[in-house]
Amino acid sequence: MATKSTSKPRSECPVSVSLDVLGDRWSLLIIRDVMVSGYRTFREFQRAGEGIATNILSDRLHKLEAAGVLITEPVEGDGRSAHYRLTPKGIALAPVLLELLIWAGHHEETAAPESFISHLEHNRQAILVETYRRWEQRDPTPLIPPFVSHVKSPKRKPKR
Amino acid sequence: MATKSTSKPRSECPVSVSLDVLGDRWSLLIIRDVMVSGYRTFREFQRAGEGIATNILSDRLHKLEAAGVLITEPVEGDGRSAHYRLTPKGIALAPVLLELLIWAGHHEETAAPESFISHLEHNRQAILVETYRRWEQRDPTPLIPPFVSHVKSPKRKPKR
DNA sequence: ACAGGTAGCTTGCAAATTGCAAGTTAGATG
DNA sequence: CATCTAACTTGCAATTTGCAAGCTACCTGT
Repeated sequence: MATKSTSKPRSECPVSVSLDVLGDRWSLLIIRDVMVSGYRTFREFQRAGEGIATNILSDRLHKLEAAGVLITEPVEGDGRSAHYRLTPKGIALAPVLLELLIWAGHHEETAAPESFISHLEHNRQAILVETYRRWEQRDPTPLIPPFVSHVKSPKRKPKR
Repeated sequence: MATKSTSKPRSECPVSVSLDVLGDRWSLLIIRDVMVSGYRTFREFQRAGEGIATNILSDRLHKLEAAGVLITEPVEGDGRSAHYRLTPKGIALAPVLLELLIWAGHHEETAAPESFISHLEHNRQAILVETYRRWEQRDPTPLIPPFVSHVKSPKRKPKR
């Protein structure tokens, strides 16, 4: 069932290798959710994200786990659920995500106010340190307010 | 024919918006080629890359152009050819690419020697300044030796 | 000016991937 | 024990991809 990132790399260029793992529309969003928003469960990823289908979410979680970016930890007290957590390799993606955030903040129309982007830009190191601290201490407090003013609303069924 | 990045964004989160534009296996490789290796023409992207199909390359170039990351400039003296060049928005992706490079260099098996990755890591600012200078002055000298020890060899036909 | 070559695309089509809805399974909960 | 919930699978139609073949300007050599 695995498709991407399971097969051999296209080349050995670091950028290319990165994209073999992260080069799709969902993987980095999942990493953003777990890193920045403190999400840890399948449900949280599914609900609070941009509407990822469950099969794709399942597939990506497995691939990211296979890639060594995430690990699964059983939740004590509820055998159904599991918590996804970034590995050291995963948390090391923080600078990538931060630069992507800054780039889009400046060059695309987003929900992030310019002032906030500037703040990030001028405090890169502090933001990264705090991100790392939260990861280390398993502190799930959202680092950044979620900019999830969805364009495509969650489409909850009318409940009848 | 346009598919990705043409339609409306999934959400207004900056990361999500970035991925609407860059979230596939080819776009950032093209940007890497033009930014780091100094490639400018369709042929160069096609040959020196990881074996992108011409239809996909054509599609991505158009999309990146539509997204305001690249522009096309006619080549004087050869009406067939065109040069692709990064826009200011495009060159602003340099930090993202650099962080991706550093991440993969540390956490994935790549062709980049660890010593070189360390060098990049400790000289981020200088690298970015030089990248920007090359862009501004249209200096096509490769900034970084290409790590293109292809896994999948170029497959040139036997010429018969 | 005519016969190649070359750059940059399109087109056709099979194969892979995605998105959506509808299950399914193991473990809580009342 | 009936129901609920979390996390998946499965089926399937609709996209998207990869590959090989064109195709069309535009040079270039003679």
